[in-house]
Amino acid sequence: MKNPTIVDVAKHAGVSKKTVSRVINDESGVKPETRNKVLASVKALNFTRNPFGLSLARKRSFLVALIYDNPSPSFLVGLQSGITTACQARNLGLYIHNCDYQSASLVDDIEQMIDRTMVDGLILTSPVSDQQPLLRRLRERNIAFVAINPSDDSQGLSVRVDHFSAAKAMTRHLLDLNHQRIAFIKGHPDLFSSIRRQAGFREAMTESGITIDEDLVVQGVNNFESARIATQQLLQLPQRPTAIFASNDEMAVGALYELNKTGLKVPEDISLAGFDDIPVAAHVWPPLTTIKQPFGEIGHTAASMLIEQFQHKNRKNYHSSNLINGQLILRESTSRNKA
Amino acid sequence: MKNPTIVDVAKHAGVSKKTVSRVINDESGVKPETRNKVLASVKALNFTRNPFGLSLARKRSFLVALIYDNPSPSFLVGLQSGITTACQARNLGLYIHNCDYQSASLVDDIEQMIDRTMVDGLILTSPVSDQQPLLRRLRERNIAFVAINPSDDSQGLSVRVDHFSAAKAMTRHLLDLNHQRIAFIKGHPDLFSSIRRQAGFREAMTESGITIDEDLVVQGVNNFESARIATQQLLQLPQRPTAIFASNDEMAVGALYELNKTGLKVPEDISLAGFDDIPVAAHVWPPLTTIKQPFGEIGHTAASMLIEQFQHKNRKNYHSSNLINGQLILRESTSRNKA
DNA sequence: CTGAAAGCGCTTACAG
DNA sequence: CTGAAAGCGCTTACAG
Repeated sequence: MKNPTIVDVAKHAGVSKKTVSRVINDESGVKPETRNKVLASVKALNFTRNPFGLSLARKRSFLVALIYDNPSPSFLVGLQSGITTACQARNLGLYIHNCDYQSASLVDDIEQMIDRTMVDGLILTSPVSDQQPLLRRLRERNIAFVAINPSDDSQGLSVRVDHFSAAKAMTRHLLDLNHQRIAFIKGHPDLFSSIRRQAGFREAMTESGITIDEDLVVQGVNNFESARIATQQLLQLPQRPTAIFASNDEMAVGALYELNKTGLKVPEDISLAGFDDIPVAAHVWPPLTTIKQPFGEIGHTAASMLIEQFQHKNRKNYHSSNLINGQLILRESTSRNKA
Repeated sequence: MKNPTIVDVAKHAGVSKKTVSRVINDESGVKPETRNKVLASVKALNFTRNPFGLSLARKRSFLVALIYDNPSPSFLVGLQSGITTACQARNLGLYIHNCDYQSASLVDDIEQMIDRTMVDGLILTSPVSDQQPLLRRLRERNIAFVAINPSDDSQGLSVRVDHFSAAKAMTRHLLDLNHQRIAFIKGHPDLFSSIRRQAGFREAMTESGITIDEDLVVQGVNNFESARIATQQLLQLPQRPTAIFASNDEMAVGALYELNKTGLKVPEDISLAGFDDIPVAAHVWPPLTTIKQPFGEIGHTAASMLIEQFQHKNRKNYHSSNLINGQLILRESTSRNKA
């Protein structure tokens, strides 16, 4: 009843276990005849290679770890889906680890996880991907990793969305609709994406010759509640904005909620735009104009880069940065300003 | 530069490796003096136990696998969070596997995953937890698993939400608001939760002496789009319902969208209720009356039961079923029927 | 309370 | 093209 091992297969096929090893690893230089004999025995005994023996000998876990801290559900699920697709194609597994990026023991926490699993590589999401002490330590220990949306992509592997250009395109869209008093709800200050989106907004405004009214630029922290507060703040202004651009969809939904509550109509009274294209964006009323971030693609690209690196063992200062474009999605929450 | 092994620690401490093994495994019967010597060497060499050696000798991976097929993001993230909390407390890791529950090769797919990782146990989400050929095979191979929301909880480990009572409570809430023509949008027919929620709805209606108008019971498949279609269907009826109870929040949001589009006001023209309490439920306008499913608790309970079982090796026909209550959350999408 | 030997199931390095 | 030996880093079973 015990699982058959490579030795059982060897006996059954009348060869040495080294030959069995060669066959199951698809190494060249085995006589076709011998190979077939082994393959037949593998099938007959229903043999599957024990992963622990493999890992011990090869010093590899065949596992990729995804590290995150409290991301939005849609982002996480999209990411995981892209990653598992990339992993399953190469017979690698996905290990999940959530952490607290602000914790003083972040480095220890991650190192412990690594020591306990010996994962082949890490995928770090923002803002974990910005914790320099952690990145330093990983480089010291020569542990492969890819950073998603890091502030600094000058070293190692990274995948980023072009938040800047996308935010600029969205702002232009609002400008084209004759909006001038455009409010911007900023995202969480620790996120690279927040900084770049704001920069894109500012550049589009400036390029079109508008001096930004700083009262219209308010702080949020990427969640619903913060956007409600930010929106209340905007609505108390002596002169209301004609459009609001929120740094992510969850905040746009928060703004929409507050506008609804106040009795203002979107887009008739005020236009509203978000960023991310999470499912909700298309499900609220009116559906939101936003920027689509291809979460699945981000995950797939990150995983592929990472795997490419540790499979080929060329780790020495390998550097590669991948930029992915967001896409403007026009829905019904933005319209021409008639003022 | 190589990682120190148990042998290095043994040399450093002047003991045998077996003694080191005893100490790091917290076995009793080591002289305190010896123990301290070993502990000092562990610290001095910065030793961490290699997981592959451990796994090979113990024939355990110290990994729990979560198996799912396309769940709602909020559900998955909540579940993962509860599971990782339970796992991290016992130094276990979480492995992620998504699958296609309708695939003909589901059993092979899962078995391959098991053979490749030798996970200690599986957490199966609905409707994977209802695939009898898979469950049979897992029992045959004596692989520990816990089923979340299975239709049949007569064997093995399971965690279920009391969908029936919760749906009944929601229906009563609508009845108490003087609604009689209550529509029900059914969930995906393959899900146990859908069946039980519908049954709860029916029982509450019947108990209050109402004969259900079957035109008001329409099919959905748990997603936004299906609920839009179902709602259109309801609105074309000669006599409109005064309230709609959707089997989950995503469908309630779909209904809300369609009502908005038609120009009907919630709850003034029609009341609306959902089920799940995903974040969106509180973020749409008006915020939805719904049933809160404690996703984190479900994950935590499932993981704890599973771990309890395989840690104690008392696998023989162990049976335990855990029922978790949903909670009625009253928000602004339901109000008294004035007709 | 401690240790020497054998074993877990693979691969690596070498020999022929 | 194939195999015997040693090794990966632990634990189990046994002896003292």
